Amino acid sequence: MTIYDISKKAGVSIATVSRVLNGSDKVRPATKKKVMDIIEKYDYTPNAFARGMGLHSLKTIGILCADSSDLFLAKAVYYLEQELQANGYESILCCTGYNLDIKKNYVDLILSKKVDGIILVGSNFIGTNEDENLYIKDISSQIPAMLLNAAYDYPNVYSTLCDDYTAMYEAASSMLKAGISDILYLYNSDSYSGVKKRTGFIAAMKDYHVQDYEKLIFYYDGDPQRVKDISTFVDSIAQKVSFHGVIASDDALAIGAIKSAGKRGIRIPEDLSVIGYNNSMLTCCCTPELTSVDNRLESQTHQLVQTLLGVLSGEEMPKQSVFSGKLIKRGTTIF
Amino acid sequence: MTIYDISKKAGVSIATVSRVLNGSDKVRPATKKKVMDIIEKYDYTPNAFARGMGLHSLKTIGILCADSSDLFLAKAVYYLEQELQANGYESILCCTGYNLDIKKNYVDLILSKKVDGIILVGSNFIGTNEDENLYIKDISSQIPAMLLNAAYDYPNVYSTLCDDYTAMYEAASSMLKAGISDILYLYNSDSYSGVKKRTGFIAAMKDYHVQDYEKLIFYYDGDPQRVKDISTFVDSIAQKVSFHGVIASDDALAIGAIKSAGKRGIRIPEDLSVIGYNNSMLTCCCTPELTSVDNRLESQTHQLVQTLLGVLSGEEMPKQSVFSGKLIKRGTTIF
DNA sequence: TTGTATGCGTTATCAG
DNA sequence: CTGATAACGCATACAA
Repeated sequence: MTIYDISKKAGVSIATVSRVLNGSDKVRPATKKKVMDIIEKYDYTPNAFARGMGLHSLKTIGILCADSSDLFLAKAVYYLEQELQANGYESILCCTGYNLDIKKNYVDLILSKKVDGIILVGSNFIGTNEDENLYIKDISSQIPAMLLNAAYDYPNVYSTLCDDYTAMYEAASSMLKAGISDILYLYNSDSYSGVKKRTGFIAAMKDYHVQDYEKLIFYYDGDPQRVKDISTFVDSIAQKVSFHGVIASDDALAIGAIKSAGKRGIRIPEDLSVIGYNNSMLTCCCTPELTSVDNRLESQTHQLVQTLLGVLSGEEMPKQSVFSGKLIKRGTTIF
Repeated sequence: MTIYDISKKAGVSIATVSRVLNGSDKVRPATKKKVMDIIEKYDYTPNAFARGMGLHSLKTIGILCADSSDLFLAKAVYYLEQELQANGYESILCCTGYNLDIKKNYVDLILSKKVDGIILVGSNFIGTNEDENLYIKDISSQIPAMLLNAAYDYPNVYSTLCDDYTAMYEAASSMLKAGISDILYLYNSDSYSGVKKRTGFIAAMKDYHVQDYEKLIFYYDGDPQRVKDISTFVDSIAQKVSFHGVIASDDALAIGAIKSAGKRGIRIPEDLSVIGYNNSMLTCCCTPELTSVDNRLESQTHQLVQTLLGVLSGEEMPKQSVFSGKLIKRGTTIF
């Protein structure tokens, strides 16, 4: 079934069918109905390729993320897809892995699909040194590039993020105020937000004049989903240093610390306070339940899509939207 | 940059450029190099729409799932996307939600994008009564329909699944053999696999001549990710009936039961044994760690994609691939 | 091995 | 308001 078949059966020209299809108002109601009936009858849908060719767009957005099975990224992808869907856009998903070198290949690939915009989900798409981020310019020279949980200042690049620095500063402050200053800081990424979080933590430690806090900052290099490995990692740390608080850049890391403490007979929160990050469903799976920073993911994704839609329709939109994090207090903290 | 521009600059015809682009061997190496150089130089990529129009395909697969933020579905989507990517296919993701009525709309939408195949992720796409599944036939009349974790016998429909019936039968049997017969069965879906699991559980109860086992089968109607709500739900069950075992159709449900037991001062595994399903990362987040059935998701997704690729290249492929589940024993069981 | 000509199914620009 | 007709960019059968 093509537009020609429909036009023939309806006794009109293809131009008229096209107008009906695209909801043009310059078509007589009677003609419109006649065409619609035929379309319905034969269950006709326009060919997407041909349409894309004419319109230079197929209303699709490319979503890139490192690992769509990561709890945080999965939620982000879900929210984004839902909201795009609701606004008539399809989503092409592309999982790049954490290897940053090959990001560019994926970007080229997805650009060749003529998507209308690209969303980079997760701050690992923005590195600390500038030449890592050149590929962003490739994107933005063609279509809008949207960053979720990261920021990058460049034309046609829009950022939506949580103020991780302040959120982490406040998390650390609340622990320090409660009299805990030997705090183990666990992180697993030097991404944009990873750095912000760590910087926020360090700022608090400095402001409270904590000595030698650097010796309690540890980088976990393994699979972020393997709580068992994380727990073993914390075991080994605990053999070398002592601490009465744990702040982690991710809930899974925090839970690894909780598990480790459990093995070593350390009571939580009496002997050890723990704060995670992301406020994921994991926070309610452990015992006691995990205090965690909520980074307003749903608000972020909503804002991001609205900004993207605005940009695509030619409106002037904010280059950067920042949300505040919020510490959700649960059982792993006494304060 | 179009194929015309390239052909002009290379001093050949567009047909030759097209041949180089598509790796035809009927082109002289020298000519090929000449064209390639121009292509590289101008960073030319063929227009996806025009190409799709000629080929009637854009090497894209539609992935439909209820909720890509669900742990199980997220992992499935991730594995699928990775393997498709590795084989030169893009993935269009579409989250339908659990409302089955609107599935058809999503299917039509994704079909109109002229994908080469559709993967339905999760057994909730197959209902128990036949007329729920009619839309599958719409798909398979056009392109191959692949089911993950479900089965449906129809031409051009291929199923990959775990033998949930047997896996659940064996999980229940192992608990019964350990002398526990008052087993609470928690489930939250009447999907294809949901029914299989429950049937397997019931079969075991019958084989072991357990009385009144039906009174301990409970359906949880809430958000499957809200462990807190699940826990409250189990609290209310515990007020009405008593049980010394819990088997759940999903890890989150099992963890809700663990949390509930904790609140009520019940020791695990001494007073209560718990078995979950999916062997997700949640199993290592709770205390004690959760015994769970592994349904070989990675093997399933691999098999599914290989089958799909085979079908797309015209090979004869198995209509159904079944994997065995395996009980992974951890701290919530004594057997 | 290479080039020419045509088709693919739309959208959009003109006339009428 | 409606109808021809020209793009759109590529693949491919057919010729050379």
